[in-house]
Amino acid sequence: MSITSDLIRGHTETIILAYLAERDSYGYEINKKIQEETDRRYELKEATLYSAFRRLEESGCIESYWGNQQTGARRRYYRITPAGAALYRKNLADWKEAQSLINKLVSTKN
Amino acid sequence: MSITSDLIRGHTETIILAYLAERDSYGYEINKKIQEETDRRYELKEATLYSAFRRLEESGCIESYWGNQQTGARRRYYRITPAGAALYRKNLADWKEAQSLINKLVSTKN
DNA sequence: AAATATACATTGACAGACGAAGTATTATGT
DNA sequence: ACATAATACTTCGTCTGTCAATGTATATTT
Repeated sequence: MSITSDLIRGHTETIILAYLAERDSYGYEINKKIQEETDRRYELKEATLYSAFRRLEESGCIESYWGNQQTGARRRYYRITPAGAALYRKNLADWKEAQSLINKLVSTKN
Repeated sequence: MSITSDLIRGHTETIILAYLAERDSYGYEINKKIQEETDRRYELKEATLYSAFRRLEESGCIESYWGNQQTGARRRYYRITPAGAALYRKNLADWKEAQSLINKLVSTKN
């Protein structure tokens, strides 16, 4: 993995919300998708992923339910709530602003 | 301040190095410049700033010396070392990659 | 004389990320 | 048949960067 945790820090929840904005999903699947989409350059650690789920559920941004698959390990699915959708939009806007600020600050000024 | 610490986290050292790549400077000045440049939307907290200085000095990325001003409070100036310049370039490259990865991950996929 | 600005330093607490370890079930290769 | 890998979730403890709070000292402004 090339991208460090401090650079991704604070984006975990937004990444999860982005997936759930598309469709209900579960931890293992979301993590696989992230790895695919970044060509393995990034993956969420399980502890990070599941603790983010807990935070988001406690704050009412997502809800969970057990999947009823006949085969395979059991899955806990998550769905995004209106509050979660609002947080997602806010985080996206914050990220846009942060990006432009950081770009300004880390570049040399001459 | 509109930008949260978790989004800026991990960039503090790079921001400092960017200033020192231009010219030797000291904590108070760097922080003022950051505030100006971001129209007060962001400032480093003093504890954050000075602990970043300490980290950077311990790892040999910057060196410090006391300024010899006749008047005003004493200033501890910092200069960037070759190791610091190398770290700066690496951090910039990492940030570029992180930016594109995060943009991919936080956007909806349809 | 008091308040504000300049300038640096230390302490302790907090929150998010993560390593490590564990539990269970199903699929695959030999 | 058996071992290994893959799927899937959970909990615990640790680490690190940020920050609030507080303190020191000097110079300038009101």
